Amino acid sequence: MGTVMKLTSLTARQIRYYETQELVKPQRSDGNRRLYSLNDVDRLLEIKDYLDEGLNMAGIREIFSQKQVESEKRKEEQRKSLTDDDVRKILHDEILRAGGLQGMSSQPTSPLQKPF
DNA sequence: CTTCTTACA
DNA sequence: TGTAAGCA
Repeated sequence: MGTVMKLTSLTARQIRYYETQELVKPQRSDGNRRLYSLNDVDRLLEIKDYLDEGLNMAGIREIFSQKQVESEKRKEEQRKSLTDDDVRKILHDEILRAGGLQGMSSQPTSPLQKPF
């Protein structure tokens, strides 16, 4: 806990208050003590920045919705990676085809070529 | 000694 | 938001 306070430069009161506002959800362990993960600390730092910018509970919900947007974008990126894989295979096939049709045999490289 | 909860200011 | 009391 003290570690989180130092890492975030927030008071225990603030950290607990943000927890009641559902901004962070640390897991509990022995004796009902808060166990903060890296993600929780990162979110607290983000909250602090928003607070310094003047935002209150408004910016708080902004972050909550922002995470939903990120998760939605992840799905789009997954679709993109699949199409990229297809494009990659197509280009690969085209390169093989071009090289095969043009049997590059004994043609000494021009003297102007530099090692690269 | 540190953290947690509740509650008052 | 700070702080005090009482418990773990």
